[in-house]
Amino acid sequence: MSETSKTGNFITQIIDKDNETGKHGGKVLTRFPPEPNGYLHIGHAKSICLNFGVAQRYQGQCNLRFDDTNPEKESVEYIESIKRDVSWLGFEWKEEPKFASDYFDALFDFACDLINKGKAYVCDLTPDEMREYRGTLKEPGKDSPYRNRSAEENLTLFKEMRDGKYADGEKVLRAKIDMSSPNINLRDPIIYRVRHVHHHQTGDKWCVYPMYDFTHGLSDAIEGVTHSICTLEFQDHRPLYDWMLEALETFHPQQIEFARLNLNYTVTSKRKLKQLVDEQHVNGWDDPRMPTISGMRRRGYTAQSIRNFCERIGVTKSDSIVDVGMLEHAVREDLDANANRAMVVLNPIKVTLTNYPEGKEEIFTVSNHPKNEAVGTREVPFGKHLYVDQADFAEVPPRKWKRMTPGAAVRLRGGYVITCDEAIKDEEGNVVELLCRYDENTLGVNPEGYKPKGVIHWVSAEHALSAEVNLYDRLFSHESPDAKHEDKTFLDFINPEALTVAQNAKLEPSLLNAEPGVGYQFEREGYFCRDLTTDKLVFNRTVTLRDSWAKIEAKGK
RNA sequence: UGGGGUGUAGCCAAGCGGUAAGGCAACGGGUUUUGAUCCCGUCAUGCGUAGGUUCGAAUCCUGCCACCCCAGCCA
Repeated sequence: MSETSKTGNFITQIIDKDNETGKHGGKVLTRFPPEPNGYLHIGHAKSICLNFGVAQRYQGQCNLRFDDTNPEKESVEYIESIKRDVSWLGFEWKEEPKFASDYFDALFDFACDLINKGKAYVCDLTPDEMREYRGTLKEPGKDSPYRNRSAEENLTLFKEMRDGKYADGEKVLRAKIDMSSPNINLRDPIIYRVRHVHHHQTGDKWCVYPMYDFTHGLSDAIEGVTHSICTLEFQDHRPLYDWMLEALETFHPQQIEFARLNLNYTVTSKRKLKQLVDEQHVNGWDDPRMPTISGMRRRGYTAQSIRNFCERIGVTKSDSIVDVGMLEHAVREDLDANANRAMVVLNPIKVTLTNYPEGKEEIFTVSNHPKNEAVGTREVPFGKHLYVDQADFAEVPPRKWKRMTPGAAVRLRGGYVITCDEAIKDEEGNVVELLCRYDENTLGVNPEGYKPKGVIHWVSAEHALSAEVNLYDRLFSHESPDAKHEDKTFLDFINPEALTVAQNAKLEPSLLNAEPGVGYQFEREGYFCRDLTTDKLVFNRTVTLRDSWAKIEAKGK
C-alpha cells in the first residue's frame, strides 16, 4: 500500500505545519480506534484510509486500538472481524492490536490523580437527578451536592466502587469542571461508572469502567499519538479532551475532526446495520447488500477500489452526502482494468443453428481481456445448440435495437454471425426457442454483403455449467433512507429487488474453477465473483456495466 | 432563542488577495466483435447572502440567512 494522496487535505496541512515548527520532531503517530460493537462499514473505510494513509505519507505509524470501554455491547466476534477487515483493506498495524482495556490500570491511577488534585469527585446522584442538575442547552446546570467531598473521601469511595461495594449506577466518578459551562460536555462529565459485567478482554477483574472522554485522550497520550483524528460530532468534546490531558499533565496529542462519510441510498450507522442483521432483513453482517467491508468484499468490491474511492471523496469538515455512483464507478474502473472476461447467460433461451451439423463441436480461443494480452486466452466450446439471453431477443424490435429479431443478423461474441429465422413459442405464446442459421465465413472476419446489427453473448448448451447468480442492487430505494420521514423508518425503504436470483444461469465451462472472490466481467452484464461462503457454483453481482441502452430505451417511452 | 461547526455546479472537492483545478453525474460526437472500455467536446461572468476594505476578494472585515452537532452512567 503506497498510493497516498499527492494533494493532501486540511489535516496534512496541519501536520505539515507541525513538522515545520518541529512540534513532534517530525514524528507522526495516528490511530484507528473502533469500538468492537459491530462490523466495520464503508464509513470506517474512510477513517481507516485517512489514519493509515496519513501515517504512510509521513513514514509514521498507525495503531489499531479497540476502544473497548463498554463491555456490554462488545464481543470478540467483532474484534476478529475488524482485524480481518482492516488487513483486507490493505493496512498493517504494528505488532498486536491495542486495547483501551490494556490501560485500565493506568487509567484507574490517572483517575486517582485527578481526585488528589481536587479535580474529580464521587457523585451519588441518580441518573434522573443527574439529568436535572445538568441543566439544558440554554440554562446552566447546578452543582451536585456531592461536589465538595474531600479528596480522601473521594479516594476511599472510588476504591470502594472498584472493589465492588456498590451496585450498578449507585455511584459514579465525575470530573470537576464547570456546571455552568455553555458546553454541556464540561458540566462535570462522568468519567467512571460501576458495571458488574464480564469484559471480553479483562474478564472479571473490573466492575468499574471508564467513559470515552476519559479513556480516549489518555489512551492517545499513553501511546504517544501525535494527531488524534476523529469525526465532527466530537468537536464539542475537544475542550474536555484538552482539559483532561492538561489536568493530568501528560503528553498532549492534538484532536482533529473531519466529516464522516455519508452515502446516499445507504445507511451507515452501526445501530441500524445491526438492526438489519438482528431482524433478518439481510442475511448477516456480510450479506453482499450490506455496506459493511465484509459485505462489500463478498459482493466483489476490491480493496483497491475502496481505497481509490476514499481517496477521491476527499477529507474536509463540511457535512456532505456522497453519491453512491462514485463508489460504483470506483469498482467498475478497477474491475474493468483487472477482471477477466467470461460469458454467462442469466436468463437462457435455446438457440438451434439449423444449418450447423448435428454433433459437430468447435473450440474458439477467446482473449481474457480486450486490452491486456498478457492475461492470455481461454477456450470456449461451440456447437449446434446454444443459449442466449431472453433480453437479447425481441419479436418486434424497439427503435435502435441492436440484438436478435427475426430476419436480423447478429455476431456471437468470439464466434460466428447468425441470423434468426424463426421464434418457436409454447401454448402460452412464450418464445422458447430460436431457429437460426450461422454464416460459416464469419469466424474472425466481417460478413460480405451485410452487416450484423450487434454483438451478443452466448454459451454452448451442451457444455454449459448451471449456476445460481445473485443479482444485487442498492439496498435502499430511497436516496436518504436515514432521514426523518413521516410515519416511515429506513426499513420501509428497503429495496425488495436488492437481491434477485438468476436460478438457472448458464456459464461457459471455464468458470468451473473460478476462485471465490476474484472478479470477472460477464460480458455485457456486469462484474461478478464467486461467492466466498459456499462450495457450490454461486456467483454474486458486484455491479452492472454502465448501460446506455437503458437510457435510450427509457427515452423512447 | 446557549455552545460548537459548515456553506464553491446536480454530487464530492481544489483554491489560502492576482481574476474559479480535478473527479462523479449529465449531455453531444468518434472508435469498438461487450449498447462496456477508450477518445474528443459541452457543463460556475460565478463561490449562501448583503455590505465594507483593496488597483484587485471565493480568499480579509461586519451583519444576516441556511444547514449539521451537543442536554447517555454510548462511542
